[in-house]
Amino acid sequence: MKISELIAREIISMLEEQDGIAEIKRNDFANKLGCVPSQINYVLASRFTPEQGYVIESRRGGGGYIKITRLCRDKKSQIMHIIDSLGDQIDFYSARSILINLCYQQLIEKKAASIVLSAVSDSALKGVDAEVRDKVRADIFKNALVMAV
Amino acid sequence: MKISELIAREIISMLEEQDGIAEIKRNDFANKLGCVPSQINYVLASRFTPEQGYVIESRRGGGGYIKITRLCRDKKSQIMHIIDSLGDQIDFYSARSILINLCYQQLIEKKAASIVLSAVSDSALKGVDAEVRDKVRADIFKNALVMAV
DNA sequence: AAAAGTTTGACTTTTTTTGACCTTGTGATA
DNA sequence: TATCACAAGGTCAAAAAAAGTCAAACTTTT
Repeated sequence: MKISELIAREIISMLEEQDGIAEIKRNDFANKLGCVPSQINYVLASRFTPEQGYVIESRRGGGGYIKITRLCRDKKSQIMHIIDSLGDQIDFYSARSILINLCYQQLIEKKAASIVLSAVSDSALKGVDAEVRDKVRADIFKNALVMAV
Repeated sequence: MKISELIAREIISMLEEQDGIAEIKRNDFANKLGCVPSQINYVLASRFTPEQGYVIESRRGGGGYIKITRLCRDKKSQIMHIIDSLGDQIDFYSARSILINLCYQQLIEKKAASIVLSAVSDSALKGVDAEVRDKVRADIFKNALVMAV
């Protein structure tokens, strides 16, 4: 098997294990897979491009790293899918965990998530009768989420 | 973990604990974190710059120190001022015009504004009794705005 | 055989770490 | 008061730690 193929597979399996984010130390990784470090760059440049749905970030120097992130395009439709799957009421903690997940999957930004979160917090909804609070929260949540993508 | 990263975190946690002011003795601090003293200067120079909103003061000699102060970002304080000036209820159109203004002054981003706007829209608040709707809207608005900076 | 894709390694650039030497306060002492 | 020692912190450049670039040499495909 081609070494470049092996590198690519290894990265992909890391991405799968870690929700679309893989971070490597170039030299160590090259060493582990038995290739020269620059080969990692070749593989990233040829198979992990933005067109193919990946983003690469890196830093040099002490403590340096290469981080590969897989983005799912069609974010909007994924969000819509989540919104559709929501019931007509939701409690704060569920809303929060959905947002955390969306951030983690990089479907929305942290800042957007925190705006939405604070909009559906109990302190924002303190004026709403307890019996309907989770219903109102669901409405706000869905409305805000659509804009948050 | 990189030692420089550790130093930065330690400083930040001190700032958090002490309302934006951290004072250290360079040698002791370096010693505690296991690095050479000049590394502290490196970290301060590279990550606690005035552009990032920090001020560094220091003195040499006996009883010397380094004091790191985080300036409160004026964006944040301007927004806080606006929030403070708000009453306990607000209608949709007033909220919208405030958001438009904030965008105009570049105090918040368009996207953040649109998330907040949709969270306080009538369609998000359709489940709230009409008599308290503007009150609830004000609560949500204030909460969300804080995060929108 | 030409074109396309891989592999390698020498050289570059960036970031962090370390250490030798410099400057400035403080306090004691002649 | 002038001076000296010591206690801090400051500076700067060299060394080290990573990652990036690029072109030459190979391999595979067409």
